[in-house]
Amino acid sequence: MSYDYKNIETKWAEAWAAQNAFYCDTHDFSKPKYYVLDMFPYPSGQGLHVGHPEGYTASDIVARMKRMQGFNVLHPMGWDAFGLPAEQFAIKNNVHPEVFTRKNIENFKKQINALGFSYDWSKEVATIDVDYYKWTQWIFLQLYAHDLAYVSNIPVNYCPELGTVLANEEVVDGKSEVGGFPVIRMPMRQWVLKITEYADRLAEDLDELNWPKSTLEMQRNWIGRSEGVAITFQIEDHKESFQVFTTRVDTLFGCTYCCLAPEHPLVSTLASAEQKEAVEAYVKAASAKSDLARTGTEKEKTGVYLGVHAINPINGKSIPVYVADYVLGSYGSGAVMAVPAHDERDYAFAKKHGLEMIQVLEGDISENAFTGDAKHIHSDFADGLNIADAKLAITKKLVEMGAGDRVINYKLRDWIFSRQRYWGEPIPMVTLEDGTEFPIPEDQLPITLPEMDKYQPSSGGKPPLAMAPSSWLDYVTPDGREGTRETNTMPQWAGSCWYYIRYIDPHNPDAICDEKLLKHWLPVDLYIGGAEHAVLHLLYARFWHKFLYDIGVVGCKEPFQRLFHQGMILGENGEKMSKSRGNVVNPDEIIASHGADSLRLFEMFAGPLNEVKPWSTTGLDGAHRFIERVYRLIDEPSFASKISDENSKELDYSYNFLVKKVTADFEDLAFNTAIAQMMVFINDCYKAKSLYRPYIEGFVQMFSCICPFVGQEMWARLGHEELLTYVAWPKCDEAKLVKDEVKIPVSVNGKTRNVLLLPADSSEEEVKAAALNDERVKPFLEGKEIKKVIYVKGRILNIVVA
RNA sequence: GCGGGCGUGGCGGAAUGGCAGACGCGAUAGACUUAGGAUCUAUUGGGCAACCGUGGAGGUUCGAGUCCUCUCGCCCGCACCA
Repeated sequence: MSYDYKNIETKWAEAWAAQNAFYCDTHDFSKPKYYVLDMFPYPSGQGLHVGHPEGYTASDIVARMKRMQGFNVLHPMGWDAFGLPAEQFAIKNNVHPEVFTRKNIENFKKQINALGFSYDWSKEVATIDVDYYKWTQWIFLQLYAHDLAYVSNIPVNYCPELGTVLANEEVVDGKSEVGGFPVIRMPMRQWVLKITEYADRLAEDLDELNWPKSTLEMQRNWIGRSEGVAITFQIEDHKESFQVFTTRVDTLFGCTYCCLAPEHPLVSTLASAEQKEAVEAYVKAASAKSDLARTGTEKEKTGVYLGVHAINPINGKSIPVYVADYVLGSYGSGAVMAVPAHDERDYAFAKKHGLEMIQVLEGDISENAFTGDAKHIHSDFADGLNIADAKLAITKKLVEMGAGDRVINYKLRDWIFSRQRYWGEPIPMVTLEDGTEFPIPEDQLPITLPEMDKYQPSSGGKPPLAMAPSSWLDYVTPDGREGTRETNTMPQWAGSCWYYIRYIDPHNPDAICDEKLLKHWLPVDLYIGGAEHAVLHLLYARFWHKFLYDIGVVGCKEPFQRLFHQGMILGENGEKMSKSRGNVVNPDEIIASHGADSLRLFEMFAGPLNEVKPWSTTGLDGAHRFIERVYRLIDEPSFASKISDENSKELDYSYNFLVKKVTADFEDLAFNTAIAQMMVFINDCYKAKSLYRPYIEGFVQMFSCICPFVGQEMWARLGHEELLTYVAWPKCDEAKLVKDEVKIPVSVNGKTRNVLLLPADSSEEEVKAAALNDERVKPFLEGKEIKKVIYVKGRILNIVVA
């Protein structure tokens, strides 16, 4: 019998399902808990791609190890099931999006089970389940009750093609992240969540997390905390004043003009009679431009003089005020003080408009603005100071004068939370006849989606639900007031903001999760998923978690203690997998041709988990070969007969080193090196005269974390009836790692000349003597003066000669 | 431009400051075979050698792929955030 992966995989998949092998009793607190979570997938019509099993295999290996190590392991899977593709499919084919989505979920689940992941399916959740989104709506009501959800008529990113509004995070280069359609700015009525209220904590608490550095940085950049000074500029001969924000208050003496953003509320008020026409034309043109057309460092710096001057509070200098679209209305106060000598943008603008420049730091400004640190000049009391000291001095002065104060600004904007879509959670709000908002009482949740004939939004941004039957739209409050239900739905991010909470207690009808369970199981110990969620999902989820912490629902400040991103798997040609490139690998085909275990092994062995790595057909063959090589050890009589209960000395070191290495590497998610060591052990087994049964069993056990089907099969063939799930993890016998003899490389001036095999307990003197008398070392010492001998115990001996 | 990451054989990749290239892929030779795209054995960074080799140039150190400075190249984010 050779390695019959098809039968083996079918057999054990059935056995696991029949025995409910991976059930986690979350109420059992007798063992330490371990919560290992995958980012749940959007169940697309395409099914799994080879990228999915990469992260899932990694988390599965850890889950399997932790169970064997005596942890109560929660390892759930679910579905991020609201989403645009299902809605678009529904529009096209005129079927309910849920029908399409449920079918995809079924397919995904089948594929996932074929890969042997040890999920506890009793914890399965889908964001489209009524029992689930009831609680998504509940959280929204709590946010509303705590003044963190509000309606705004702000200009939003509207995508005509998709017929919906998008969050800033969903717009990339002026196009929709999904589909790549153009996005325009227009004011619309939207629900917005006050994520900015949490900006400081979202930034600060990043320090406590075991997350990839790059992701921490991306979140910090996105939040964009920046400390500076807000300064008030009085308009000359006018009652109005405006505020600017600067991080370079030290350059205030070099300010020669100010700029307001076109959106700034004072622009039309301040414009002089002569300039009014030109200013209004400019503002109109600017607002018609998309963000993409306006922003970009290389864009020409245009602007128009308002016809008024302002007073620089630090020196009383009269300076012109401009409107310019290089100033963003959405950041700071929408106005800046311009210091052309020391800011590149101001420099470009001043050159173009022939404006005055005052240099206030020593440096060359003949070609470009000088932005480095130097001594201040032309700055009165700040002369001679560097940037940091000048900032302190000038800020102090401004505060004394009442003309400025320290402030902290964030790039983070509030989260536009409504979508003009059908296939999302209805927002549990009502607009009463008098125009006021009315939150639907909790006991009336869930607000389910109505059945509809059509799912597309109407032109002009009216959501599909606006066309719902009046039986759905009309609402009467418990005290008899009439109103209309909110017809916007929530964005897809809503459901994924808290699914890790629901997994713990997924069928609880009374709360989002039992309180005691929540406190026990959170935070998630290990979270694995793609780096594409570094900002969006992970920031929103942290925001909701912090809110739930504030209202006493969860007991910890952060949801995901340790985060890891699996790297992308490229096509065999090193390019991103895509249909158009024709390099897409389908996991179903690999399972059919090589088996799920081979696919898992290959993906884990291909390289470090976090790196981008190309697919390799020969590498997959290699993985398959290794499994066969392992399998033969148990399956082929000539090898199997070598397995005995008598200790086989030959493998003592190899095995115990393996246990140590695999245990540590699995913990570090360094699966490629763990597998390399397994290969070394198997090579040693092939060389060994006899195989000590406990070593073979220990190996099979560790191997089964990576290749669970064939691992369990071998376990059974070794005479065990039980599943491997809770068999105690192998232990490393440190005593067996101590060698009688050690290899000591001897180098002369850093170049290795020989390697000596010496008793492990050799003293420094003995090692030195052996080295100095060594025939292969001697020639390099002849006629030279030995200046120094460095001995690092058990590692190396270096002789320094002149 | 700013931030983060990475440059090691023909390829994927190993190396707590201590024998660079573990392990695998590929390749070469041989064995067993009717056969071999199965399996096993051996070899496999370059060079005849001394030696030379971790993108390049310096530096620290007894000793550097690893630490420091500069530089080149690639990948990923952000990008007029004042």
